[in-house]
Amino acid sequence: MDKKYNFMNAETELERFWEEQGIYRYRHGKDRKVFSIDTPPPTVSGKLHIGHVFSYTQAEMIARFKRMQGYDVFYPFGFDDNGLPTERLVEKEEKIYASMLPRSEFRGKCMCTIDKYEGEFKKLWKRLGFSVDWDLQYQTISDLSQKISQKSFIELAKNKKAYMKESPVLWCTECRTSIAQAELETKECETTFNYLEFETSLGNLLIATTRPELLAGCVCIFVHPEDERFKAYVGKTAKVPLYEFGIPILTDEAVSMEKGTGAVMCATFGDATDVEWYQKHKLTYKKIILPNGKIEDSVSYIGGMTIEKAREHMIELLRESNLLVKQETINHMIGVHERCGKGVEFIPSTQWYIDVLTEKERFLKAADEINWYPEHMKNRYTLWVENLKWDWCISRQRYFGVPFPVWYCKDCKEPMYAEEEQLPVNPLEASPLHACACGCHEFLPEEAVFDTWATSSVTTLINAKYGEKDAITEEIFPMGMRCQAHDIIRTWAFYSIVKSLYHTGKIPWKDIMISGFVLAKPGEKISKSKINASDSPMALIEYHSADAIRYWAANSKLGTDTFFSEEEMKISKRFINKLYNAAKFAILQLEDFKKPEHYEEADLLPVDRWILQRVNETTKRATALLENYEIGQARHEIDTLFWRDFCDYYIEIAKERLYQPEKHGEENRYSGQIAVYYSLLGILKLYAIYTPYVTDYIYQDFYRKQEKEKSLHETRWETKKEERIYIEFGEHLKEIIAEVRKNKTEHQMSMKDSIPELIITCPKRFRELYRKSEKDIKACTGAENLIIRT
RNA sequence: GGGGUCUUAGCUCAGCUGGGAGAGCAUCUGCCUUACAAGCAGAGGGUCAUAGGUUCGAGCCCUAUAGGCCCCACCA
Repeated sequence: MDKKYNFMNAETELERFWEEQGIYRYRHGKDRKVFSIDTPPPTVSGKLHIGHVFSYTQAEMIARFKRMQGYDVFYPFGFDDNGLPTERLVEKEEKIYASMLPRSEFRGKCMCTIDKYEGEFKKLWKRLGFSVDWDLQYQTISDLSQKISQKSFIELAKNKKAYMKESPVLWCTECRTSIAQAELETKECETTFNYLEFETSLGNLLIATTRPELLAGCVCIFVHPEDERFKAYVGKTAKVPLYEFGIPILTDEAVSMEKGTGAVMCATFGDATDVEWYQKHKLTYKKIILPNGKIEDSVSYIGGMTIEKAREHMIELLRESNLLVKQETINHMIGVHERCGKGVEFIPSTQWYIDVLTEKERFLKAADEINWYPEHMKNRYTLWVENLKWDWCISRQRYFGVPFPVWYCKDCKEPMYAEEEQLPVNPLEASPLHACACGCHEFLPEEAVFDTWATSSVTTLINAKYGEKDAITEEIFPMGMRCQAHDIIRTWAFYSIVKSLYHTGKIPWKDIMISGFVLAKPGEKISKSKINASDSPMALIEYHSADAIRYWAANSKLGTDTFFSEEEMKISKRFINKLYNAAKFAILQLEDFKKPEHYEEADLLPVDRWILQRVNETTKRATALLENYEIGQARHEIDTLFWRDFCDYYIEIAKERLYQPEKHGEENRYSGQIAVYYSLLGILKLYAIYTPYVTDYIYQDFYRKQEKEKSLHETRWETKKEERIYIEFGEHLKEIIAEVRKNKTEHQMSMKDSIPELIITCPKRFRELYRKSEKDIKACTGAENLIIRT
């Protein structure tokens, strides 16, 4: 072995080697049980950052762990490359608006962009040593994904789980599309509370509003039915300031008597409460805000202005007309679109929905059937499901997405769904295969596309090639594990469960593993726009190695947010260096080593038995931890074994025996060789899931000649019968040695200095073991005389 | 306002089903020991947020309080 480990050469070579050899290929469960993983297809919406690396790496380690437990691991990778996030990326990069171009031209630009990004993504994942079977790669924009997604929609529509209705919908005026409740974020924002007087026959009624631009859209005023201050007003008419038209004064329990003045104006639509009132009280709709975020032209004073402009202008007008009684600055939380941060509006329109409200109980029950890691993450799901207010709106007035496979009859307006053999279909470019039931032959295509999540929520079905001739549903479904970060529980996890239940009646996966986030500072997410070249994951890999980043990613508790600092790479590098050096030592001692037929039966010295038993014990413990997805804890167990027991104690004890057979005897040297060979191999296997490169590099350099597997990553974790006596003996022996070392340090002696006499007092059961280890102990402590007492 | 989670050494954090308070970094001291000075051997350093409770025994379980963070609700 080289004196120093050159990670760059090793990592690039091994990456190629694994691919050539098809080490990670899925074998359709031919001779092993399948463990299938539902990996998040990253949204193609910008560059990947260390947070992605952190989360994906944790799941990758589980894939490796399961493989080394003997599973045939189905570990695919996908790209979520359709929909609004991608469109926004393209709009930003190309400095255009999708609406400025013909649909096909915009789609073309999108395809180019996703090619570029996906190439980079894939390069990064490969370089990180992801044990993905790239033959299983999928894209949510691919024909197969579109087909399955469209089929999903048609199935749901036919089962009345997907439906169309006209209703006020959450609308983003920036992205110019409807959105779903799950895409809302709250943002604190400063605004002014404007107190206006509405004229009534009983005198003026003071009303506070943050949205004076909606005065023209006022349809009524609400007061609380039990509010004594306003009882006399109920049923009267109030005159809207400036606009001078009359609106009724009504009562509703939802009015808070404390907020504002206790009387509230209801406009179509200022907020969710207005929508509820509109529906409950059958109010009329007055069109003020248009889908593009401007005020309807016919509205006096502010027609044609943007919402913000209109608000300012309105306040100005009210002030000039002396209608503005007072203003207060307040901070309040508003609902914004998560993709662009713009405040959402409610705009009546016809959209497609998936029914989620009527089956809440079922979704909650499904969550109980899934194992959540960490368990408390289930709360987020439960809370979300319990508080859902709206059905899932799945139609988006956008371009680069999966089209709705539906047309509408020109005569009777009934939807006509595409036939299965037509899928995937773009209704803008194709026609229905049959006439409408009403006899009409003319149709209008649906122009909307699906919400991205409508497609990514069926990744399990896409992976299984659901409904295709070569479907592998039986093999992989329900999947063994879903991994994702906690920010998309309410979207990806929830929608996936919904769709899985609707289509298969089953939960989509048995386990869900939820990773934390990498934060820039406490409470501050890493901003994609702030990433510079030296922070990019690829730059970090090139500087510190993929193994170093992986080792770091395995350091935290599952589900817990963490921070990244390059300082932490030092710890990783220290480890890699140590492992390499330990292996270098071991291999040097094993040059003439011949594997025994059955080392378990070999007559080994107690110390050798001890280290082998420690490897065995650690393998068992790490297995138990990893079965609960406790990657960090498992790593700490392994670290203790390797660094403390193997390096600091075992090697130090066995060193002389390996160096000097003339003193210790060839047989005893062989005993040590056996222990070194198998304990290091065991340790390499344990670390293989964390740092696949350096471990396989060592394996290739030495073990490959002796073992049948061509890569460490084809080997399995093995455990054998535990013999506690050796572990207990080892612990005792360590204490003895520590005592000697401490003594030497206190006397400022070198570790190799000899001491005249060492007296060991031990329980009777260790006596024989100590006696057999006399030479080892003398060698390691420098004791000239050894007395063993019980 | 509802829910969750965290608070442990100077820093970053680990502590499994309740029984010895730990790691790495930092600090200090010693050791060139034929794998590794990017190392080794040691030392110092903690009222385990606070206050109660359960228990023979609490960092861990229960209750309350304070602070941090997250999710949800709150847009008049």
